[in-house]
Amino acid sequence: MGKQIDIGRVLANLPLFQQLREGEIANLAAGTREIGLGKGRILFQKGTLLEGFYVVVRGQIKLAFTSPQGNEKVVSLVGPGQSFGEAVMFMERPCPVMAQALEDSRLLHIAKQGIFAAIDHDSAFARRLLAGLSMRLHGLIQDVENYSLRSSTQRVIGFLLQLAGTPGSGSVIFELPASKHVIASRLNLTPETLSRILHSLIESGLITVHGRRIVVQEMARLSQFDDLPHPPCAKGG
Amino acid sequence: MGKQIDIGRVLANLPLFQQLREGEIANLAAGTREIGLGKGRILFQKGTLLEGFYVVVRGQIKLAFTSPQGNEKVVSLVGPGQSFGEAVMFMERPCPVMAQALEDSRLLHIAKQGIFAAIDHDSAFARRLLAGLSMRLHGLIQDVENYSLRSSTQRVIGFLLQLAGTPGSGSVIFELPASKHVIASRLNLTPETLSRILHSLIESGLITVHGRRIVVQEMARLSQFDDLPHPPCAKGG
DNA sequence: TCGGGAACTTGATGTAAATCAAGGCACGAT
DNA sequence: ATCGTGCCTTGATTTACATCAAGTTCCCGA
Repeated sequence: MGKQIDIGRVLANLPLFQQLREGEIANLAAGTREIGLGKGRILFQKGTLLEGFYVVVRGQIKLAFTSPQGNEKVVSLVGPGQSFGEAVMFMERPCPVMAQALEDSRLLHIAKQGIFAAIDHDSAFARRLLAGLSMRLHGLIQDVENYSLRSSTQRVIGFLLQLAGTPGSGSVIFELPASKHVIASRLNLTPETLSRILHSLIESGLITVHGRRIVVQEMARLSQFDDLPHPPCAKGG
Repeated sequence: MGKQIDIGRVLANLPLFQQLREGEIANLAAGTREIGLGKGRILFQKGTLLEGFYVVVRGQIKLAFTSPQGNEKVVSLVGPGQSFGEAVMFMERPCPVMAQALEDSRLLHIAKQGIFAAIDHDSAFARRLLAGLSMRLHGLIQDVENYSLRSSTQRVIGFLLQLAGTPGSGSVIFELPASKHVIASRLNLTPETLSRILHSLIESGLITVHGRRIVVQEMARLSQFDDLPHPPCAKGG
């Protein structure tokens, strides 16, 4: 079923390109190529120079780095409608991470030439790009905050609450966006630790788990869950 | 000696504003105010909405977040000529970190209005902003990489090598940009651990330390230093 | 229906770094 | 001199999480 994609239409529906004029969409589309990527295939390795950025149309892409010892750390999971690689494109430096398809995926590659032209013609577009990069930066800061001053349990809870979305209390059901192995890496945990934490949340009656399907019994209670046996006392700054 | 600052001149010398035309510099300067901040004073708390961004003229600013338990994590140390807060300004969301002066400091606050005007008039300026944010994003990714898959010793070595600058081998001398307490937090370590690591580097003859003054005896040897008693074996992905 | 393997769980053990607890040491005020 | 008061170091102990090592369960293909 190699359904042909209407590149212009897909581009026009991306939040980033919303208010762009037709001529500019066409211009972008001219520099855009479609990429199919089978599950497990690597799109680019760490160190690559990017001549544009990518939009996920279908499937899921994992961004990760690998340590000299061969361990792997997932930085980001990118799903349909989301994009990646903009920052690397603007920096004109080797990409700090690798990109790999977690499922059979379909991507668009948008050449930087068209993006720069759109920036020149439409300063509102430039602002949207700036806002987009800023949001991404904000997400990374949150990651740093999570890694450096939250416990593993708190990180898992935060992740679940984020997936659950609606901050209103009550019970919510949803699916993990990837295998537990990948989720664990994203949260800077080993699969074993993630398994144990989920187990303890289940035992506390806060959630139930069937495969990737999670039911949060009550958001409010989950967000207040505190694990620490010896709460360390605050120190004035 | 409250020497008055020529705001226009300072702005024109910032890398970010290099090729801006005089009229635009004047426009920016009109929306810019000067801020003096005594050592230890807090510029803004986490959660503040920023109506512009800041440039450090003199002194040093620490960006950090605090955990509910009162612990503090330094995200960034900002020195003369560097700026911060752009991303928060573009996002129009509460700032995720707090900002505090580590020394008596002098800052400029540049209103977003002027920045947006400059973006509208000069797409090259927009591109420079995009590149700047991209670089910052890159720095954060490096931080995440360091925190999540480097040991504490490797983080310290990486930090020292970065301060030492010139990748050419040989001996280099420099000063730590802040107290060891602050450096430790920036590297996600306790002061005790940093002290022990520096001690072990000294014992290995790789560096010498007198207060904040560091001498790296030989860059090459320091960068190769490996501490791990049981190097874990690689696992294929 | 069966078999094989990936994904996940569970338990025992190990360890890097944090925490707790005293000291040294410099430097400025009295 | 002397007394403090931060800043840093050093040592003993604890701990959260990783690692190692078996099991389960589930799923998919033959």
